[in-house]
Amino acid sequence: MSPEPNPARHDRDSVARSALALLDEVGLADLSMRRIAAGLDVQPSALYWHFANKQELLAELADRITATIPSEPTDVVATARGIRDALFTYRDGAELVLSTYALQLGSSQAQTALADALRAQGAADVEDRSAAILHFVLGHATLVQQRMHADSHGALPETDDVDVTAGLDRVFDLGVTALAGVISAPPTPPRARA
Amino acid sequence: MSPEPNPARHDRDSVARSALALLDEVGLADLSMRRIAAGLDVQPSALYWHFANKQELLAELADRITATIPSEPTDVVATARGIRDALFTYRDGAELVLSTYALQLGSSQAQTALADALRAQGAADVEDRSAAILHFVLGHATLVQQRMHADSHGALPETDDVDVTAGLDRVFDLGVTALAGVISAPPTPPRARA
DNA sequence: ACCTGAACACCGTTCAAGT
DNA sequence: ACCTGAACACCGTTCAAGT
Repeated sequence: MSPEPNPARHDRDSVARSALALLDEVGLADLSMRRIAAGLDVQPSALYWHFANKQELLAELADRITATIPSEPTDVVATARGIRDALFTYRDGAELVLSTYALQLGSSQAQTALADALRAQGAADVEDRSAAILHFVLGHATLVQQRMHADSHGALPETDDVDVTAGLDRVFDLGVTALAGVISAPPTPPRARA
Repeated sequence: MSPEPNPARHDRDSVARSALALLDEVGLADLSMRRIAAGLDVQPSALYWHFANKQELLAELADRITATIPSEPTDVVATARGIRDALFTYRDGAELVLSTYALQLGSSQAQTALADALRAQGAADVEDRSAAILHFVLGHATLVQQRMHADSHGALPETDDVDVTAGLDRVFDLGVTALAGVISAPPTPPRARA
């Protein structure tokens, strides 16, 4: 009956995995070090053995989210969709990556994949164009994901729109194709989450 | 010598103005209700007479920032620059507007101004196009503003780039002109702040 | 109409000490 | 190598009570 001392020992990986799962449950605003620690049956101070501070933990989560971006060579639109869908994999994923990414923008894997696809189709201004597409995808995905979450909590003004998501998909495809300077491929519905 | 009871009385406007000035000083992350109250020589609980909660106060600040967007009819590029410069007027302005704006995206003044400019130049898909431009501007401005702030605190990896800001200006112009479907006007340097 | 005072349930982070 | 316990300096918010 006595509360046995917890023998669970963790490493950087198990902490990050648990934090990522918690992010998906509670969202970025409620992802506190104390909640993460509670999920691991550990005192909050234990986390500081594995990560120097919260910002470093969040950066690790952002890295794990962007690491799932496919890197096989395809066209620009498919690459952009892959980035967007990776951001959609976890709740508030876009916002997390956006707010963590400023420090390493040029060297990101996402931009490299976009640049490759642009070069393959013979586009001009590959560096600037890939940056612009990435900025658009991050802004768009952040707004869409916020709206999805607000929607699911009934906390937004009435809309007479038939299907908001379909409209946002059109905006995404139009944006990427315009920025890529190429004629659009047929759209594919994303697997999005609030 | 006795700490006299403060006769200062405030209203919604004075609270918002003081909070906006504080935002510019300390940034969004350090903009707490308690700090805002201290700036007004008032107890934190006093703020809840004027605003129901922090989110409502932040929404008011976002409204004030976007209210300075010029609405005189011009071309799309000039309109987009006007939006970006309004976001740059206060520290973390882009991030604040981005994180506050999801609830009212279609009805925003910014998108209306972009749609007007697009119609004036005879563009197709005006609704989708104006949304895409707005998403791009918000994503781009948020990333640029974060990078500016990180730069000024020396907290980012070494870069051999000659001038990062010039590159980002090129990205902005390329993005807006591509999304507008129009040939670029000569670029104008922005008045940006960290 | 607008504010104080006190309280409640939280935060991130540090650091000595334990095993 | 990894964790506890205790502390420090903070948060947003509520609510009775004051003027």
